[in-house]
Amino acid sequence: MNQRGKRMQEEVPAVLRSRRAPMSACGMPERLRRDNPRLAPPTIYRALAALAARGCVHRLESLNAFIACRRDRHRQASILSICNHCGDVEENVSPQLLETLAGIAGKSGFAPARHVIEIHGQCAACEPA
Amino acid sequence: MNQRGKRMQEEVPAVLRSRRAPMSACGMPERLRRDNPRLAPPTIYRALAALAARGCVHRLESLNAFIACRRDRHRQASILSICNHCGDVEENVSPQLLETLAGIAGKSGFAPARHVIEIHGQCAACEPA
DNA sequence: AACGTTATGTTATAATATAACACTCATCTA
DNA sequence: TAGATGAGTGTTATATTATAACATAACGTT
Repeated sequence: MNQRGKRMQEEVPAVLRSRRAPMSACGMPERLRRDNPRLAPPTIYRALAALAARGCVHRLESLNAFIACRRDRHRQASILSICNHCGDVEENVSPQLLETLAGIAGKSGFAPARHVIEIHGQCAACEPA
Repeated sequence: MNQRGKRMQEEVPAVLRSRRAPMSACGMPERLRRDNPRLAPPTIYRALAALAARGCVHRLESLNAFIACRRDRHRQASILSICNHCGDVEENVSPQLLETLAGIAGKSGFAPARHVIEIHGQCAACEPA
């Protein structure tokens, strides 16, 4: 990776952290174009892929969007709670739950490699009063 | 719903069942066009939305694709095990796991409404020999 | 049949994602 | 330093997934 790539991989998480709600890859360039007006999708997707591989960002499969990791960066799958109202995402980890899940899938001989666990609902702050 | 809609909602699951692997909504028209050569995406998406609401098909969020329900149709979230190799999907249900999950998310006051649980890996049939 | 309601068809376009190749730049070799 | 090499990045074009908006058709009611 060269200087430009390094900067992109610093700026992408910064942009993600600037909003509580997840952002789509295609929505990000607008905020990154200040420096590089011609920024194109592949640049973003490459930075996101590298960051995701290092656990610095997570992809929300059910939204086609991304967040910066809210915990210490980690490789273990998160449980992502997504508020339908404010868009905020909470991240939890539970090795035990992953084991249970592996047990359920494994009954038929299935060997898990990647877990996607996303919960849509309403966060405490948005709970009706 | 009228006659055309009824037929579409019968044909879509039939097409989905004709292949073991999930299909994208946009890949389906090719096989449905025999009857209606001008079939457009919104028609498919509407049929899929109605079928998904009744639990007859499931959307795989991490693949942007769909399968026909492999169990009796049900409203409870499935645990979907997706084989990276052959594409086949196994469906399991576990009310207990959903409760555990709700407990984890609920610690902060989050109220779950919809669960997405998908596991990518390798199925028994594709296990290296 | 005329009407209103609802569902469907159609066109166009938006949003998400990647393939393919050109270019840059650091590093190595001589 | 000049040139070769290779990894990573930029750029263009395009593929794929999804929906908005409105036209049309079907159906039940009177």
